[in-house]
Amino acid sequence: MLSRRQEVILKAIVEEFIKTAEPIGSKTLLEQYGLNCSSATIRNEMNYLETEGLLEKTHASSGRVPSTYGYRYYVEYLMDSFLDEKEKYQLQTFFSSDLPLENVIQASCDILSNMTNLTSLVLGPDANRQSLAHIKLFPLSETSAVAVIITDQGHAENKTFYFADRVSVEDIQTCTNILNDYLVGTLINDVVAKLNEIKPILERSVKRHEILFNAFVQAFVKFASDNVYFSGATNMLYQPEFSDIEKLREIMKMFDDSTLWKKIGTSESSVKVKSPDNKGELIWVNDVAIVSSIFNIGEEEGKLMVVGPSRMNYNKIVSILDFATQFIESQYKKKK
Amino acid sequence: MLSRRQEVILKAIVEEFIKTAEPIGSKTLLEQYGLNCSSATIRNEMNYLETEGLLEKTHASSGRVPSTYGYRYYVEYLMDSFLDEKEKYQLQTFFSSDLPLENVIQASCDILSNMTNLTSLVLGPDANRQSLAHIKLFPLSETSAVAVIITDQGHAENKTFYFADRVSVEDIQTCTNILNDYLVGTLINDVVAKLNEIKPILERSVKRHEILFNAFVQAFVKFASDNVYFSGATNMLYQPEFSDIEKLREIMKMFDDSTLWKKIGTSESSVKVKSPDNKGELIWVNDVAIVSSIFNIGEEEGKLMVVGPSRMNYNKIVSILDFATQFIESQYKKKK
DNA sequence: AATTAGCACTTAATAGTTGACAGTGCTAAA
DNA sequence: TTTAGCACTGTCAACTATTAAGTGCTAATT
Repeated sequence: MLSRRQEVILKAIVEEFIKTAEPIGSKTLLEQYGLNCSSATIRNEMNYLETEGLLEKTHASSGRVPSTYGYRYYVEYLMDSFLDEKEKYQLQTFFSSDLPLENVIQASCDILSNMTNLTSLVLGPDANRQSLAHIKLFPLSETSAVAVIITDQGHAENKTFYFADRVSVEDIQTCTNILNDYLVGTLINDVVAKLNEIKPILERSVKRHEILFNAFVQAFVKFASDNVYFSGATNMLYQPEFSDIEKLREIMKMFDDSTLWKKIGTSESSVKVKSPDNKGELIWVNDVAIVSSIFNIGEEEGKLMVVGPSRMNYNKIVSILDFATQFIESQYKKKK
Repeated sequence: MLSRRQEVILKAIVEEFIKTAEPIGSKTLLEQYGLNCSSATIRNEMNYLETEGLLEKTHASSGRVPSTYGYRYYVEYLMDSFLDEKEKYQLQTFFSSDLPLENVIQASCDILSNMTNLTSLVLGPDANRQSLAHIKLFPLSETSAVAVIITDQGHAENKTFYFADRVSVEDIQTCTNILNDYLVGTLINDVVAKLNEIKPILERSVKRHEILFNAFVQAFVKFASDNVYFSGATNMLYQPEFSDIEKLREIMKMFDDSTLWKKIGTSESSVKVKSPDNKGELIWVNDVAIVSSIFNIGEEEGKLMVVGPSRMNYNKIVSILDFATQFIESQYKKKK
């Protein structure tokens, strides 16, 4: 258990380090924060905090830096989680409510990375958990057609395809009917399998069945594909802790690997902590910290994340993230 | 006018520098390339090439590095523009022909950045030069609908929208009819203006006209939006000349500015040269070189570009780029 | 008993020094 | 015209002081 003064010192060190990215010494701490004791006392307390694993030294005679555990303690017990009025105002102007729903999520992600000067990303909503509501197919010319695939959640995906020779309007109509009869209500995940099942039926009734068939498979694969959106990756170039090019390469490799982000939060290998309001989650992996928050729209859920150096303004980021997820959810309810 | 030997030396320096990224001295040149003269002669020739502005020194007693003008001379007169068999084989396997047309261009871009280990990007085809062929609008639920917008080139864009209250199927049908009557054949560029013209007509016939109206405006804006696709931006992290973080920031800023890439090639401020086969174009801007090649599909044109350090393997890149543009064009013709 | 002043000690970062080395330009000889 | 030879130049890496920031400990103070 920490004493009041120890907590004040820890809080000051974390916040000062978040600002400056430099190790903090007893003297600067005394000057910046009006603690009514001497630097020697602070040194003693710092020493204690270090034995408790909350602080670290970069070398024997350097100032202190918060350890991951120190950040964790800070987030759990010490952080004030309120935005000041100026920041609240900024949030409200950024999140104006006339964004089209399809873009709300990506736009939120963009705003997030802009406001934090960090990288943010959004996972899902996972299209695989939706089911098929309609397939519409209509001729474009004598040798081409557009298919529009719509899910029960109202997402739409379209795909143009081209036939080597003419295709009749009736053929397309027959095909649409067959597909709708057999596939409506199927989970997107299972559509490709089911498509294979009804292949013989298509074969009987439709002339250019294999072209149509392949086009549909492709369209559904596109639907199910990655679903990870990044914003502000280059902000990492401006973080002093990532000024080493080797470190940057590592981080960009992380960004490139979309499977990594899907796994994050599911494995228990990393230090993890719930944010104070119990909505978000904080994870430290290698040298980055990830703040994440889940949003629900309809049956589906998605995850908004902010990635940055361990030294990041948790307070501010958790609040903004919270605002963003609430915004997404509210927009969804409104439009629905 | 350069002598034969001077050209051989220049060619050797450019190619050696492309390989090693190090300044080349007279001695290494003699060892690597079997020139039947002494290092002193080479030094004399190098000196001459420097006075002609084809070579540069990084400092008074360093080896030589090609200048921009040197690269230019190399590309214009000295470069052999053929790929070896291995590279040709690699190209053919990468560009397998069963890519769906919509993805052909982006996929080509990805392959390009993979093969070159550089950044590649594609501009256009410029949707604004297409005209509207159909608008299809169908109800999704009682309070939502999908609009599908199709151009004469067969591109499709879809947009879901939501009404605050119920909307009848007839209303949607009427709206579709009006829009088709007035807008079919209009250039995408002009659609928004024309949409404003027919606003009064919509107003008379359709109940929720302003929601429909806004949704369409948004859909068309999306159509006309950026249209720049990047691939392999992080490859820049592995170029030795960009190991300086300040340089990297500069380059990433360039990448972020999509308007810049649209302008490139149109301004005459930068050093520019046609590639030997007269298809592509080479531009040097700041510390990057840009190789670009235009492809035509139907009435439209697009531009494929590869971006890298000045020291890049022009020979290889020009050939690959050439292959890629031809591939895109052939795929288009085939599907059409 | 807790706090603090004072001091010896540690380490990183900076600047200067040195020698090796890679490369040039020039001169004089072939 | 070419080349051997040599003096000269700038970079790089290793080494050495020097300084500045910060600690831990001890003894004095409250």
